[in-house]
Amino acid sequence: MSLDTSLDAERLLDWFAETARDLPWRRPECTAWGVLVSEIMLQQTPVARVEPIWHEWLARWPTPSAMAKASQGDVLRAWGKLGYPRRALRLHAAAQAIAGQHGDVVPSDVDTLLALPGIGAYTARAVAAFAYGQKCPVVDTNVRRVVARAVHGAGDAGPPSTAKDMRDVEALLPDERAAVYSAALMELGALVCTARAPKCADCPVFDTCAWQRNGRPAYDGPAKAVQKFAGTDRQVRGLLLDVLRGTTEPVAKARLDVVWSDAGQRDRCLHSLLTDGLVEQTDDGRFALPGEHTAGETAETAVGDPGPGERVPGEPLASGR
DNA sequence: GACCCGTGGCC
DNA sequence: TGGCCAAGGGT
Repeated sequence: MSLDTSLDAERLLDWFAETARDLPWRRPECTAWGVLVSEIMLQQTPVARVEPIWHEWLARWPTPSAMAKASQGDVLRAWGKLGYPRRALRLHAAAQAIAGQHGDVVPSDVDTLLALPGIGAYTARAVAAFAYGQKCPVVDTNVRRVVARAVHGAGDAGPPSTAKDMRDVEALLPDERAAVYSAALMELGALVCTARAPKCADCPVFDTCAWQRNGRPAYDGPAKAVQKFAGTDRQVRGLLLDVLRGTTEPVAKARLDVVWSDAGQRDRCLHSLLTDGLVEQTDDGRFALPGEHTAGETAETAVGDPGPGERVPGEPLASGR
């Protein structure tokens, strides 16, 4: 039984049954691995961009052990432009851990999930709930906003506070069908109780919503920091990686130099990509996605100022692709 | 807790 | 046009 009737379980479950999107990772035949892949891809990335890639991934790598055998470069290429490619590397590492240490079965225990790379407080509980039907607080940005409004009567959620957010949601979870309720809470935030222009006329809990009762006050918390993108290292790293995604053969540094005019920033970004393991340098000084062209150890050699001694081969003759 | 990490679509 | 937003995680 939920203690707070502002998000009544019966209403929410009924609404969810009627209007929930038919997403592939919600289908009964979807494996726990499919759920895990979806949750990683959906981190900070909209459903519409994830769906086609998710289908490709599950067809190509239907189990953790299947993905574990793939190279990092293949995984990064398949990730495409979903963004935050470190997620792909961590998912690949998680697949190897699951294949090697968990009998190729995605763990169902929250603490075991938390120990895997790329799986944090949200994703661990999302997998436990959506793949294994467990009752545990699944708190994402949608849920935080729904609770802030419907329960606390605020215009929006304040800064995240994992412990408090989870306590809030824990108190709402019904004993029966808690996992479906968790999905419904997220769906409500995604489709109705949206950040901008919420569709309150379509809301199943409109008449018990504390925000309505409060006269729909505006958000009064601290301003949310909006990240810049244009001109940042994130943009430059993305441009560099995009070159390497488009080739199978390692590329000369000159091929990377053309994507950004500021040489200092360019080299800093290339170096950080090497440090992050998203790029590797071959023995002849060219650059490639990791795990495909490095027979020996990967030298994280200087990529800074083109000094006299640096090996910088000319443009590949066949700039195929 | 602050800051960093991609990418694209929408109003 | 550009700020804002999108199922976060790691350091």
